[in-house]
Amino acid sequence: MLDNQKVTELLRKKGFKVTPQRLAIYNALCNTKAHPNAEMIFNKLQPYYPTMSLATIYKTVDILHEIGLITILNVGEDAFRYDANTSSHAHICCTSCGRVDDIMMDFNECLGEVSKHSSYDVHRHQFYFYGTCSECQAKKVKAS
Amino acid sequence: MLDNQKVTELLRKKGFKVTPQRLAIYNALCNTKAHPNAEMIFNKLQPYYPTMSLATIYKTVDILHEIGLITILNVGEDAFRYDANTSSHAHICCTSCGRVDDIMMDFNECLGEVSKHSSYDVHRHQFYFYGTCSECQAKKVKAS
DNA sequence: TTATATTTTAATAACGATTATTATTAATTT
DNA sequence: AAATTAATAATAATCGTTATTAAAATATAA
Repeated sequence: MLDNQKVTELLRKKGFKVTPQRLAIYNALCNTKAHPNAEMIFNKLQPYYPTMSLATIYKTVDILHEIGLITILNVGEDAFRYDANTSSHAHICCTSCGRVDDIMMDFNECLGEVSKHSSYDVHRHQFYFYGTCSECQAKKVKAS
Repeated sequence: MLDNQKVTELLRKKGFKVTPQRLAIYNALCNTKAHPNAEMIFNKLQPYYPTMSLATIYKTVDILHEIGLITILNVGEDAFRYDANTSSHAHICCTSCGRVDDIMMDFNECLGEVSKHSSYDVHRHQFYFYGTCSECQAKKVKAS
């Protein structure tokens, strides 16, 4: 969640040029909790950058991921989702409506366990939970 | 990890027909720890079922998943992987060689935490770890 | 056991997310 | 401000997966 100035510095430091599109894509990710995929980002920016193509989205999220500004999520859909919140947290997906939410909780104990149970040098982790969100739970009660 | 007789029973009970292809695909998954994707399964069975097509693999793993015999993994590659071990366990992927291993450990504490931190009704979860496997660690030491 | 109804298979085409290509345009450097 | 270099946008290509359909195999019942 850096401001444009910091992002500009970081891009330059890593040898990438700074463009309005790149800042816009990063900002779009900062200003949502919906964990959008490429198409969602595209649709959101379309009114402001009508000439921008999906390929630019893909290339940009690639770069943002490479320089550690975003996380790539893989909840089991056909498309990837992107998250500007790179702090250690898990995600939970509603199997009914498809929304993806954050779970802010500490997984340090889990991580310690993993080191004990494997000979890997662990760099990164990704926790996904699947269930029914409260809204969809309410809908089901109403329907029955 | 059921034997063919049990699988046959289960398929029939769920309204699916039993075919040699289905049993072969399930057995192939039972007899490996490599968490293969569709193409790997296809290549493995090719010598024994030379006329079988990839579409059959996809349709079959879909059915096997539907009746709860296998788990679908999504480690961030372009293809899905499949696992006949449906017991609660995590997976760890080597970012260097791409192999995927099991981590047999208990995540019940984690799951309890999640219920506390979210209003979801949690059904299912999937934990992925990423790092360097011991073989690739050794290679790196040698190379340096 | 055999015929029949129904599903599955296999081959092919279609689909859709992502990536590659390339001419044009824009950002950086001097 | 010009030159250099990289990024954008448009398009086509790629590839995993899904849909379609005729032919083959399975299950059911006589």
